[in-house]
Amino acid sequence: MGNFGLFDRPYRTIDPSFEATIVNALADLAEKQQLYKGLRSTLWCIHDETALAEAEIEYETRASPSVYVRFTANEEQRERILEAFFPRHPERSEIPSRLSFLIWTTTPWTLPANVAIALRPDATYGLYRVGGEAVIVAEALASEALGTRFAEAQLIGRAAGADLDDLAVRHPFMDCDSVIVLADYVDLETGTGAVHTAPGHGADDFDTGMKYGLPIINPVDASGHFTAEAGPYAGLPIFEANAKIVEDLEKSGALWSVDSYEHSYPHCWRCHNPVIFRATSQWFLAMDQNHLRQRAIDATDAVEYVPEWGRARQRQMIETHPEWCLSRQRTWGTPIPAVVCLECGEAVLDARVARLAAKRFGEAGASVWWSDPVETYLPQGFVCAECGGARFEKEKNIVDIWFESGVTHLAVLGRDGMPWPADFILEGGDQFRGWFRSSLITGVAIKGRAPYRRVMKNGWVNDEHGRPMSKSRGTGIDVSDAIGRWGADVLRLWAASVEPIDDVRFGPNIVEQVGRVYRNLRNRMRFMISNIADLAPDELVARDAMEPIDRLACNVADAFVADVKAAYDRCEIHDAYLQIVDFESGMSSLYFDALKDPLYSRAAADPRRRSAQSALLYVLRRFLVALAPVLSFTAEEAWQAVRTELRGDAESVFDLSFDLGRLRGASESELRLWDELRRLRARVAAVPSPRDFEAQLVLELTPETYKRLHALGDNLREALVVSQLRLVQTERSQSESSDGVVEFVLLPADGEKCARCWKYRRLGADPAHPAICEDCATVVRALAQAG
RNA sequence: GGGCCGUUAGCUCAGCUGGUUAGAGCGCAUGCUUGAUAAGCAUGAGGUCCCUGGUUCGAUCCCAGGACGGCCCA
Repeated sequence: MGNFGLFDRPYRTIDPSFEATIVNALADLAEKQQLYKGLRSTLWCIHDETALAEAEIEYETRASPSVYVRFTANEEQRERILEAFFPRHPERSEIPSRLSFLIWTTTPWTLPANVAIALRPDATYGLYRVGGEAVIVAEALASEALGTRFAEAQLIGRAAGADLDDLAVRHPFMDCDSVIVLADYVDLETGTGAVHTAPGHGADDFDTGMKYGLPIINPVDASGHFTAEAGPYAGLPIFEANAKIVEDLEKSGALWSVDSYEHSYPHCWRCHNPVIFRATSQWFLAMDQNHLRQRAIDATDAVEYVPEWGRARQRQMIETHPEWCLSRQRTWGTPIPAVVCLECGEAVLDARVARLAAKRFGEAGASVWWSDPVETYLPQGFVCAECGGARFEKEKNIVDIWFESGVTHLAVLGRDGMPWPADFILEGGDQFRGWFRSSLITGVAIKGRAPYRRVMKNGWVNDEHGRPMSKSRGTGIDVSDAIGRWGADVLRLWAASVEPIDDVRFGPNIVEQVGRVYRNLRNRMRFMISNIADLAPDELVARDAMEPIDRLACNVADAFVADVKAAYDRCEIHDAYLQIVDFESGMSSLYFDALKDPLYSRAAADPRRRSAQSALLYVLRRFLVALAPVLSFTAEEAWQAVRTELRGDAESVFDLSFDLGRLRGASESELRLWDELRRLRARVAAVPSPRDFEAQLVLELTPETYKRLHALGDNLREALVVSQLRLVQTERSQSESSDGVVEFVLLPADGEKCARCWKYRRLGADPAHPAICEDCATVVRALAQAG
């Protein structure tokens, strides 16, 4: 594709030096008290006895029991509930004494871990009398939840979920209360609107548990058996316990109804067994310790975002970043060098231990962690801070891969002549949550600032219809195939021709369209290169000595390069592309056309011709400099086609600099003049007859315009491609939008068509050459003499 | 369902703080050129500026709602 890079020195997270960096970063964080061990809800496969990542889950249809269960209030709880429902009517004697919240679950085995019931704050809950008891469910779900008994149910009270916060009922079989809490995620699609909440067994439940400070009960071991904490069910495999629990609920009268339910349920992608949520002990990066979160948000101020709204997006991603769980239960990865005290069971992630590990990993690779004795990593006299114990075992966790990639800046920058922070980071928009974020957090936590100065987000490449590329639809195109088919530079040009910040479309028709633009650009380069083929360095005309239009072209090229450079600096590649296309079409239709006559008909060494050639060389250099970042191969090929003596020190096109300091640039009035000439040229060329050299042109101009155009001398006639040009000054006022041209007349040219230069002139001044004009005769005579 | 982004000629895209006959390149049609020639020059046809309301003397541009598409979440 034509990228510069240290391709023989890639960085890899499995290199020992990189592994050492990862572990050293952990040591840095440990020193800053930024790490702690805590509980977290993880997806767990009880068959493989391992935690799973979100990506390792496959959803399959599974039949589960669907049970509605009463959570009944005791006397005191009942009073408080009734107060909430009937704050102004203390008369409650008619309300049945048995009062329950009804919950729905498809995982009865999680009931031993229940500690709460979550309600939706903005939902309305109804208190129903059903037979001799009272039950509470969301009004919107009453029909579904009460089932066959809905017909006999009588609504006797209403309350908003928000008003029921902080109440409690009794657990149906464990000796504890289940408290009423509020959660926005409670939906009114299924169930009862009163959600059984077991923080040890669900992600939402866990978050609610953390929010309300609920106990996180996890009575299930790694192999899916209940622990002693589950009371009567201790030792039972959880899925087998479902039936027993339902049976017991029935016996105790807590069961409202039971059914079977088919639903999509997460399964382990490897063994295809159903997975569970299980609260496990993990290492965390504390997001608010040392105000890390706020410091990371503030650190975005020092970063430039392309597009600018990326900043807000990034800040939002930090604001909503949960505590960062750094540990994973795998063996393939970089170990977290934590040890566990054999006396008190305390897990310790100590910076001194981590430093020893980093040193060892850097020498021997991180896999030695699994085989080395624990003593290898214990500093002299290391004891447990909790109990003073001196015997330890290694923990067997690895570090989250997002942490590994998130410390890449520490592993590859700030060494070997590479700067830290990076100038630039470019990724797809999904990385605001990924690499942009992980790098920012580690950068701020460890080095106090963002590890990059500028972030650019690019869009996705879709097919020609704007849909994601898909193998099954056959719309996927492999990059290397595309390069083989259209060429790397056409692809590079395509990338500039679209707005790469947004999602873009890609396909044969679009690429071939760009291919035509590519050929245009290539032809223009070829024109310039071929027309300076006979130019020698000692014949170069200095800028100030050039003819007016040549000087003007150079200045316009300067302005062009400055604009393109500015666009590149802003990372606006597409803007650069637009300027390139505009510049080349202007150069071609105005300037190149104008130069044909002097280039082709003048004597080789004629000053007019050498001036034009010198300007062409200058414009070419400017053009190639601007083009090289996009059309890298073609620009280099073009530069190599320029004769060596003219290339000077710049062996490669990439040796040419933008050289902004030495640009002379064009003034506003010069740029206006250039545009004025383009428009005038188009007007003249649009007249069907007489046209080009068949014509002589009379321009009646306002004094200001006359002054401006007259200064161009014969260059103006060249630019308008006529045989004769007469400028007339007039005091008459001009009509609207005519650029100071009051009268515009094309007449048949004087004289006859010169066979050599095609201009209409007086012919035959030299009797030896009757068909050509005097200027041409002079050239021909000189050639004859030389020949 | 939430957050963010996008929707302007057949295609790829410009349109600065609201007032332009809404532009360019490519494609298409037509004319010219034949000394950039599988090239060059010129002209022309193509647009309900996603939809609906609102603010305004006036909206592609501002506001609200909606449709469609995308990313990240739930």
